[in-house]
Amino acid sequence: MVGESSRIAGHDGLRSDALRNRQRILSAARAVFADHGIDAPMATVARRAGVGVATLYRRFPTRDALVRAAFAQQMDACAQALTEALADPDPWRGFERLVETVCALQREERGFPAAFVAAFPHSTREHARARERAEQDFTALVRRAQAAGALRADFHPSDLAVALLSHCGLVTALPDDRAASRRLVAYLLQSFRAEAAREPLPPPSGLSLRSFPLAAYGSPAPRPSGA
Amino acid sequence: MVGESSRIAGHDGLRSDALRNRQRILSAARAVFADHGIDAPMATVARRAGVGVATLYRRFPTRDALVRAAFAQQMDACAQALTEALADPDPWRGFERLVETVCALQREERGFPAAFVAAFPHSTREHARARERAEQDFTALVRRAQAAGALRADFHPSDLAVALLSHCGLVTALPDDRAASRRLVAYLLQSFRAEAAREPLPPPSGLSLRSFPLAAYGSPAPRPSGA
DNA sequence: TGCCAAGTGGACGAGATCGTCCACTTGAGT
DNA sequence: ACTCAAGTGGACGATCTCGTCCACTTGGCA
Repeated sequence: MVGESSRIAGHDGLRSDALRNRQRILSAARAVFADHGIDAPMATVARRAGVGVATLYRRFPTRDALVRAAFAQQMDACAQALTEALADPDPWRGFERLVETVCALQREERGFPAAFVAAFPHSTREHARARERAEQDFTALVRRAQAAGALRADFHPSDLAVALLSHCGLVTALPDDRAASRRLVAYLLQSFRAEAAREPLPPPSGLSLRSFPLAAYGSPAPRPSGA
Repeated sequence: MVGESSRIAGHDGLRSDALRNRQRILSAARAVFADHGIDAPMATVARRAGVGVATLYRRFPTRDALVRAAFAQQMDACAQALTEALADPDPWRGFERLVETVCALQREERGFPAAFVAAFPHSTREHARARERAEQDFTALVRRAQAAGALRADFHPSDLAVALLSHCGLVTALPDDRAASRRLVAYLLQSFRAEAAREPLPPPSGLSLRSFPLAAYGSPAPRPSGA
């Protein structure tokens, strides 16, 4: 009852100065992760944010929590891209745009690819549900594009994971080479078209999209602690 | 004059017991790098090889030297694949086999992809020459396949780097998923075929193959120290 | 067999990173 | 203005990794 007013005002139950620090930390984390990789010392992030390490650890108890929060925006954008893809009246264009949008996100935010491939073992219950929904939606997108005769019939939903992970690897190895990234996306999309199916493919990967961070789909920004 | 006989017998000027240890270290390194990544502590490699750290450091003064030596076989196999590709009477089959062979190497030896993408800043003069030759040979392979009408005309030699790096990223993220790797290779190769060229591609990457570890091409196995 | 250069292993000091603890400061409600 | 729970910073001990040093062992030639 006491102090509830401030609780709903901010982002969480945080005091205004704490909330400000939280933002500075996230911004610093993105910068540091981009420059020195996702394994950069926590103290570096704290220094860059102009806060003490204690503040950093209080807000984000583990590195995973920090990484997740730092790139929550990008994750959400991926999720939104999927929604928009399904909404597109042209099945192929929807499919194509999904791949292009997610790859563009990976290409433009330097630290994001590492966060994208990182396995998040301690995912929330909400994340599990979100993943399932993402998987279903993507499968629907695939079926629709195949029914329209645009996407090759032997395309398997797990091929999305193959495409996104390989693209992730490319932009991780060459963070500055946008041309390479665009080139790969173009090759992959052309080979996904129905007309490109001249030869049979080897069997698809058993990889479930569920194990995938496309994940954050529709989920709220993760809580600072506990998550 | 003295002791020269033993010098030519072994691998380097090493005593027989030292040579044996060298092999055990390399074997241990491959195992450890496969299990714990290429950044695993040097002491772990030493323990697994059953030698002291001093022995490890004496033989391989830097981590780079160890990594390089541990995967020299794979590097050489890549180089040999290029030679064989050029020797193949069927230009397309030569091209296809090169990509498939290199990707298979990345897929089968778990630590190799990390070594493959790792930049080797202190490369030898021989390596520089070897790279140049690899670049020329590969360009020749591309031109030949294009002249035969099998490889699409807008394929750029740097696209090989794009393909290999993205595949590297995929197998790094999913070391156990051979199906995914094969699937990507199949998609890429199909999209490289001349018949797949229905839409123009974005401009190629400026990436030179020279900056690439395909590199080891024709070079002798790197010396334990000095290199 | 004896010699000794080559080889060996493990202890060790330096340096980095982690995550906690605690005395101090501050925002915001009254 | 006063109060105090919420928030803060940086010191600190624990842990890890690195690469060197040195006293001891051993392979191979004479």
